[in-house]
Amino acid sequence: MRRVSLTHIQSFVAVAEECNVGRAARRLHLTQPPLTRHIQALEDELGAPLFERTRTGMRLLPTGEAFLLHARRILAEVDAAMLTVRDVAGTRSGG
Amino acid sequence: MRRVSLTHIQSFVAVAEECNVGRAARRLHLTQPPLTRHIQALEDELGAPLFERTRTGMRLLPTGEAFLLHARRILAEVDAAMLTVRDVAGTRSGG
DNA sequence: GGGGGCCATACCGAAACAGCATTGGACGCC
DNA sequence: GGCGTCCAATGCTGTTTCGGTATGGCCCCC
Repeated sequence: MRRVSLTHIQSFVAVAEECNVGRAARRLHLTQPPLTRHIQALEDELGAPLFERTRTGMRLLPTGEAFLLHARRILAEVDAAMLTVRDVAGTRSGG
Repeated sequence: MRRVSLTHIQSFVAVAEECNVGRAARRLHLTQPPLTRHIQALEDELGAPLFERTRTGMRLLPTGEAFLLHARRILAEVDAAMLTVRDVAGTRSGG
């Protein structure tokens, strides 16, 4: 079964954009440890590391760069799905 | 935060295709009650029902039809993301 | 009116999760 | 070379989430 979760993907995008787990955690209203574990779980599930751990934070590896493109599309598609449903529901119930 | 999960989406697609919670549950190697709750949670999160409950099972409402298109795309994108990462990782480590 | 199919609900034990506290590594400073 | 700092990683714990079992309500068929 699909063990990857949207939360993990969201966490990944935040870390990729911040290059720093702590900052990403604040952005997500989360603390650092669970966020570290999200990334670990994702890497574990994909069978490949996504980041290089540097002294100053996290840097995307080529695998991470590739995943980031898909990750953004997934999140965008989820948003679109929710908007579409609300739109259809509103159109029919609201007139 | 995003409360919709990939599990919910997967459950939705299965029920939509089977028009029957019990059969969808078997397909997902799950039992019927949690699957019923997945659908309920999804409908609750989206703020609109997705299925019409009939005597013989479940029938998609227009909202459900609209969501189904996005749902399939989301799952396909997740699959593509995993394949891409494995491909990039394999290319770099394997030669 | 007993039997079988359907989805929904109550309840419970197990697994997952977030947060706190702490560890461990790398660097800059004095 | 010891010390403070900044980072990610880990041990532990309380809580929440989640799936399974058992059951209920509804309708059709015989």
